[in-house]
Amino acid sequence: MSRYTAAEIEAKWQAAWTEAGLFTARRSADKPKYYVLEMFPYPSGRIHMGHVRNYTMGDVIARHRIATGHNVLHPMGWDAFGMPAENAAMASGGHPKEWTYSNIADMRAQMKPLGLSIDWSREFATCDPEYYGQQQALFIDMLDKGLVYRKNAVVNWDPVDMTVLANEQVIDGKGWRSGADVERRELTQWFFKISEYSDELLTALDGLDDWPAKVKLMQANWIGRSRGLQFAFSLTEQSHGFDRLEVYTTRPDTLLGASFLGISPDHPLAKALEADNPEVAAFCAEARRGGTTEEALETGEKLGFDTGLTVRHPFDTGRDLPVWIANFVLMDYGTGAIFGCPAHDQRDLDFARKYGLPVISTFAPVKDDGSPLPEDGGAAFVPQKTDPVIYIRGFAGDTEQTGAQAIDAAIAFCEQNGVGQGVTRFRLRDWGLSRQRYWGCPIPIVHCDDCGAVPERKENLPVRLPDDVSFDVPGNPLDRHPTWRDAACPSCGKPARRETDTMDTFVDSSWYFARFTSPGSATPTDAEDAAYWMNVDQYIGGIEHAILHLLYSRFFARAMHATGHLPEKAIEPFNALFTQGMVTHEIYQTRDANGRPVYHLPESVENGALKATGEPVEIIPSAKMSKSKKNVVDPDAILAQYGADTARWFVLSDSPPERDVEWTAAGADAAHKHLARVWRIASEIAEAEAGAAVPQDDEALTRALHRTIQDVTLGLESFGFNAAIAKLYAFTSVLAKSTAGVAARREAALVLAQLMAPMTPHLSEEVWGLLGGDGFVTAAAWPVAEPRWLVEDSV
RNA sequence: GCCGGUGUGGCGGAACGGUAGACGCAGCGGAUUCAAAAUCCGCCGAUGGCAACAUCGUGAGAGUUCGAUUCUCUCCACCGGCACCA
Repeated sequence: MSRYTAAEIEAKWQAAWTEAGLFTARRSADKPKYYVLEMFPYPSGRIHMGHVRNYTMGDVIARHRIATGHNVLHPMGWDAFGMPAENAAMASGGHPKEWTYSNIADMRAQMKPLGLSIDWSREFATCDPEYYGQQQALFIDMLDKGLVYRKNAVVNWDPVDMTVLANEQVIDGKGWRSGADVERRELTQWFFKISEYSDELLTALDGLDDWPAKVKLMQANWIGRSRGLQFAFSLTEQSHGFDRLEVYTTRPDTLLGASFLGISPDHPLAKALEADNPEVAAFCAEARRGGTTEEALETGEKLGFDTGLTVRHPFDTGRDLPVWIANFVLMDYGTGAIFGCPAHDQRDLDFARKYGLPVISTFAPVKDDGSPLPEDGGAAFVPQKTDPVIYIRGFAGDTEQTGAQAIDAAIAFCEQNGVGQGVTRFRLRDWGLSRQRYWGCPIPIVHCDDCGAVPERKENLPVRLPDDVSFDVPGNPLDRHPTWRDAACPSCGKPARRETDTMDTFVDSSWYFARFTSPGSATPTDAEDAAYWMNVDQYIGGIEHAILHLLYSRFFARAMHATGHLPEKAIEPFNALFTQGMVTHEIYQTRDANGRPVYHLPESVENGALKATGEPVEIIPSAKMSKSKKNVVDPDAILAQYGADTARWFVLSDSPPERDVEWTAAGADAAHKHLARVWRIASEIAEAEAGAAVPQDDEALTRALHRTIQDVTLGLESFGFNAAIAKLYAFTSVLAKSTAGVAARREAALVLAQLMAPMTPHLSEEVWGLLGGDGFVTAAAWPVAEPRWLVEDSV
């Protein structure tokens, strides 16, 4: 009896599958189609165990669907534009294109030995001109449909390097290279009008039955529909042509508690004041310091400047409210102006205390007859919309009502009295797609002095990136290129200038799933292919994409339908979504002479000490694998040591797929031992003499077998991979100990190979062949549990 | 700061309103072996007890329920996202 040698088996079966064309997807009327997609990787250069886990899960689904008679599409590509390629070029002088394509080649070579059921004939990278040219065509179609426009937006500006920084490049409010204080600066940028679909993107979440509830909730909160009151405060004295300030509030029930007005430093009135008042200008400059992230704005120190202007309260006519410029008021949301109600909003209360503004309560808690005013240093009283409260200063009498009722009453009262109107607003902002970088899809626009911003003619697409660029100075090389900007105006033919901004890489990943249905098509999609293959039946990826990538893709699917590139059924492109956890590993650390941590790779550590020197290491609990902490295992090394089946089996077996899994050498050893055991059991059965005179108990084995078919099938269909594998462990033990006849054990081992095949396809093919199974196990029909064997005969 | 999630033996986890700890790892004991590797069998939450068994036990605290790991609330810790990382 030979031993289980993964390396030989795996190479053999991978070649056999490829030769048989088992995974090449073609349209077919014979079988139901099934489209499985894992979020495509960024070509960083090496695959990591997280990729292995992600693609293994997709592969299990794909192979199970093949076995249940589906026509499966399971493609792979590369999300290939982005900053790391430019950073590499800056650091080591190469070219982003060469860096990227070389990484793709390396990663493809690492992925193929995993034995994934991928249709490699559909592979593409988003930096292929054939892909981004179609993306430019899509952009132009969306522009025609009014889904693209230009407006000003703020970016992180590094005043020393004179360049725009990504949020990632702003460390503690300073530029990552220059160390200079970052400023917020306005630029004219292109936007997708995703807000046009706010309501629909929100409402349609209800129909996504096979999406995780948490993802739908996060998206709903992100879109953030709110009902509120928009109205104007009149300025007591006109200033710079302003006689009123428009305000939006979601809590009009607290209007009688208003004690000040806050406007954004980017509000037109603030800008007008800034122009002729150096003090205001100094304040606004201070307020514009720091990065643009919501986190930086929310957690930064609240700063205010009293403009000296006042407004009249629309109802409480005895009071005028001061107008402050406040750095926490966002120009992007609402009207860029708010009224502050310190008694019932913590942020407003902090601000009021800092600047000595009045605190005016409008209601008291029902169950508390003490003072409704916050005590010195106490928190603001912020009732939930569902809490019953009594308003002592309200619009609907002083009876007990919930906040929600009071808000409705306040809007109605204000509308009746001609003060503003109830409006529905969304938190969702339009999607700014302009990036001042080289390694992205060029925005296909030409700027003409006479005609303005004109889209390039489609016959001139793709607008290709030039190869001759340098990265020796900060900023966008396209801006500095001697000739690339020169273009003829597509409208009037006069000399004009190309747009040098490129697209956000999120654009690239917002429609790749549609492109996979016809990757060679001369239009973004092919109507027949899109109609046949869409939607993605199962999408799998990290929870970190729960909001942006998935929301943008849902928007793009709608935009592609509006521009005739996708059928209506595809406006929700992902029927089912699964978000998987990370692969983690312990961190091994020693200290250098200065007490600074030094990290060590897992393979250099044995029994809690360095292999080389015997020095003991400090073990830090498991964390996401990262190169800087050196807590990484290289899939290449794992595959060389154990083979793909062991790696696949282990990443699925040890944790539920939605949770993090810790990679441990012991766990991988155990997985490998188990596969060797299955091999051994199958070999013994294959060599056993039929009809040997042993006591036979076929029924118990058959009963266990059908129970296992049932449990494993249900497990695979519900992402219960770890539980399904536990059942397979248990059944393997039953089979090993079984006293059933050879025929029954052979049958059971064949079915075991089938049940394991989605996880360990190579081993299963080998066992299948050994026991005389017909054809490929990969192509064999999935076993079905017979109900009569599932009935428990004892309780 | 805001939004979302997670927390069960020494470890990964199972059960998800009804015997907590399936399955795996580690550990312990045994078989096989000249010996070892490999393999096979058994034990394995804590405390007390020779044992039968008893008590406690699912991050902390409260609540709903005949019954809570599971549902609700508050808190703590950690993780993901916060619109230019991908």
